[in-house]
Amino acid sequence: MYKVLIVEDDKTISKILGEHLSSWGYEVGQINDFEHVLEEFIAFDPQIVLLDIGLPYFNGHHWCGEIRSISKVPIIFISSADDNMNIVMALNMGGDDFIAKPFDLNIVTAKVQALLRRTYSFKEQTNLIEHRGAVLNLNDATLSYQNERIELTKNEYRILQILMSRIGKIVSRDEIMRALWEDDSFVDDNTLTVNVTRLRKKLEEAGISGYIKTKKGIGYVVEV
Amino acid sequence: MYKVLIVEDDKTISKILGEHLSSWGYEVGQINDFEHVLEEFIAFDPQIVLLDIGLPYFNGHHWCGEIRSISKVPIIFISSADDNMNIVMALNMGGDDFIAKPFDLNIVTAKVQALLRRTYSFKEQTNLIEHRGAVLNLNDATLSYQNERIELTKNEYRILQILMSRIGKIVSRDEIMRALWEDDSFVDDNTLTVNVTRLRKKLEEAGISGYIKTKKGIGYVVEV
DNA sequence: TTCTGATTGTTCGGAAATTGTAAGAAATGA
DNA sequence: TCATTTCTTACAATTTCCGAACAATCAGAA
Repeated sequence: MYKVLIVEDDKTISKILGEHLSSWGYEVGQINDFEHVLEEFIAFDPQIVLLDIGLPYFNGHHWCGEIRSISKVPIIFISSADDNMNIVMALNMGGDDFIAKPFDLNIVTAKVQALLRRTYSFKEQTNLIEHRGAVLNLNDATLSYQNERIELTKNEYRILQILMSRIGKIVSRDEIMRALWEDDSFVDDNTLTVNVTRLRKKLEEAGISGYIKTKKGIGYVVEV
Repeated sequence: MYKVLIVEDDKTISKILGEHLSSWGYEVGQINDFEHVLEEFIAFDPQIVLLDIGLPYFNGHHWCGEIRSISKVPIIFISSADDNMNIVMALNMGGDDFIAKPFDLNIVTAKVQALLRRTYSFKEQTNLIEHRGAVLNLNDATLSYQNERIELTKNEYRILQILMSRIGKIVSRDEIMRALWEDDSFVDDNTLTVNVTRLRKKLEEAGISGYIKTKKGIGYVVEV
């Protein structure tokens, strides 16, 4: 369960916000002493902070700087002045997002969710297309099948990439040719055939048989 | 240098956005074929996506789903209808943020920056990148391996830094060249090769063999 | 400034992987 | 069956990358 710290001196707003986020399953913390926000932040140790800009003693920008000096916790600014200048400044100070008062509670929740997701659950950046046990790695242009790694050349990769990003849809030879040899319009029509043959051979050798189907007169397809 | 993919069919908006982000040092990609956005996404391999909701053929929500099925790349929705319902839906679909048209370019930049920071740089602030026993120290540009310190020159360091901060991901020679010789556009293509050779030699001498792999025609990669 | 060593860029020959071509064979469907 | 399309195979061309040697550049010391 994620902990949300609300740094807002208007009791009414703070209460409504807190109750709403609680009802969505978050553990909510509020600030009691606006002279010592940083200490309460450390004590509560939240996964995300909602930080009002207009506060007693010190403003939100100040506390953003303080928090950033010790933590990378996501911070969403809340402000009644939603002029562009203000937004840009908040973001440049290390804030992650900005919400203007009066706000829609659903938007607050959605923003909190989105930012938590981005910060904590989107850990690794793996770009993969999986289909029928074959996994195309878009990061390093390789194909994996049953713990076996198949190295692909540039053309092989591009052809497979097109077909696998449109599983079940027929892609015309023409379209693939345009994608591979866009400007160089003097390549033989058969060149594509040969490249497909080479790709198929690698797939067969790896144990993936009949993966790329020919639809005569229409194009190629990787069936669902 | 981060790559931003703009998925926007209004040429005027797309152009203005693109130019503005370029001037901020981002590499900008645009969509040509709105029927096959996913393929162009894969080909461009951006670090962040700006995705308009109203598009020909399929809407932005559709492509958000498609992209999310293969990637965790940060996505900022752009829409002309900025009703709350729309915002909540976009965020719940896996989007990270939402910008309403007409937008202030400074806000777009600030949001892009904030999201990139949240996604990529907060994770790299350790000042050390470790992989397969090799530790790259970002503070003093040295590499350590089994209690041995390997001194790197500026170019060697920058190449290794790019590759090690994207473990398992192919980086094109082009991209590395732009990172090293951005303005000085007259450096020979082979200069990179020679620099890689020199770096590899140092790695080999230190006992780290086969660290940087060549993917012919695509780029270099440090395998996972 | 001039010297010196380290670093970086260029040139050139060459190797190897990749890709394109050609020609005949096979498959497909009307 | 027959025309058309696609496949196969071997070979040639091209692309892409490598690395040695040399030249230029840069930075610090004398």
